[in-house]
Amino acid sequence: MTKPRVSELTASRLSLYLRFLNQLEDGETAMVSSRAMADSMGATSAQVRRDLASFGEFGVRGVGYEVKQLRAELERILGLDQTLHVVIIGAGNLGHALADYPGFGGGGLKVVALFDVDPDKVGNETRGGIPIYHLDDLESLAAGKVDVGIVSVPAEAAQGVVDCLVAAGIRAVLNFAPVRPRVPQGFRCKSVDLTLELESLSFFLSLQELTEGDDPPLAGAAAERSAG
Amino acid sequence: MTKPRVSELTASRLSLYLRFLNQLEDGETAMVSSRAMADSMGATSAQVRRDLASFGEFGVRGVGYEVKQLRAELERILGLDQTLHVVIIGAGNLGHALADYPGFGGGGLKVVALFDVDPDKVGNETRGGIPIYHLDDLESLAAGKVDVGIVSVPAEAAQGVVDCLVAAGIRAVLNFAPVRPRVPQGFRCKSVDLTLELESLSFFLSLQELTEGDDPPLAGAAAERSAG
DNA sequence: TAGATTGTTAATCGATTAACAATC
DNA sequence: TAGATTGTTAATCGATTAACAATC
Repeated sequence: MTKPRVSELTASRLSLYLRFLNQLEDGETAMVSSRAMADSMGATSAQVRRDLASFGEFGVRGVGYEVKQLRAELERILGLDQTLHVVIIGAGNLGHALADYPGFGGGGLKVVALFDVDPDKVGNETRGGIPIYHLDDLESLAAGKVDVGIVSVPAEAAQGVVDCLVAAGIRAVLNFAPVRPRVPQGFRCKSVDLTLELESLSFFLSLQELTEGDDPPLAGAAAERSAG
Repeated sequence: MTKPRVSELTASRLSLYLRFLNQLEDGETAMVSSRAMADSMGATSAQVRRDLASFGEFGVRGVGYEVKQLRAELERILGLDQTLHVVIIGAGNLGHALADYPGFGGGGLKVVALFDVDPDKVGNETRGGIPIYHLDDLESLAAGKVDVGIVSVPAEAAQGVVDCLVAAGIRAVLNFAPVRPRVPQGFRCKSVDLTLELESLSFFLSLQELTEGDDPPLAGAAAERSAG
């Protein structure tokens, strides 16, 4: 029916709009303008209107958007009106941290289980009471019941784990290992690459050093160490 | 001297090129072509050449790039030839997980301390032996000695913590709280927003449901639940 | 020379924004 | 009606890619 050819960037912004509306709801604001939404996150009002308009006509010309209604529309568009069931593969530090991450409670996301191959971990549960199963049981336990898999295993194991998730019919994967796993057509694997993020910051710091050069308002720590 | 007007996307790809070269080094490959690098990560060879060429002429026409040399150049460009000192604010689950994250050891990144405000945590150390100090001592302990701050505190506390980091002269911040903190000009705050990432996956799953409609090769879990 | 591959220019593509008619 | 704000078109901007002269 609708043909939503929408970029990943747009999708992220939709989440941010929703987040803004949720904060607003407390304050009992009835209507909101594209400008108000834009200002709250440093975008242009045209971008907000265009993002929203690609899914329908949610506003009233000359007036704005009704907060409650727009909130409901965004939740529907993002699929947050249904609770997503999440499994986490890898019950290490990161896996435990993610399992008990408070941010996941809201917004229709529920971590239902962790999986690992370490016999010492299997059979236990997280502090939050989420059970830890053996990876071998993923397919039988998860088939048809799980929407998202989170991969928090070492880089070497990541592709194998992703293959398991695919085999279990889990079409959306969030990967924390510093690799780009391959997934078949129709599946989605988004990588959150912490090493990459830090290297990107490192790059930013190098640029600063070069750019500042003559008149550093705040001397870089690394620069000071090598000079000192 | 050089005027590196380079997008964030380019910077990320530079890290991926370096990662590929590091894997290669094991195999004793002497030369590498832009095509080989591109294929390894699903990019075009033109993009690889353009990315590299914006920093200098590292290749030899008709031949390719010398692996060892290109690796050194990329490390220099990314600033990974210097060890970056990292502090983590927030010694919760996520903070501990990041502190002991093995991926950070390589590539010139070193977590030197955690900070928290919880008296039960301050004075202890992580399993990996990294000390936990009180946030009040950040400025005196860190000034001039720290390059990157990682924020792993609840959303409400994030802006305050970022302000502390800025006050301590730490110009690069990696934020894990689901907010967009403000930083002054010349500072950089990159946010890794786990809630946003999951909502983006949720959006992908909704799209799938709509798109497939008639002939689902693998029925969605959420769809099955609401149908069943 | 023939074959290969770079660095770079010009063309293409996609995303953002300015501007405005439509509408309350 | 006058003022405001949407939805959308056209212009702009930036990033990617195709193509090719330069070079080994």
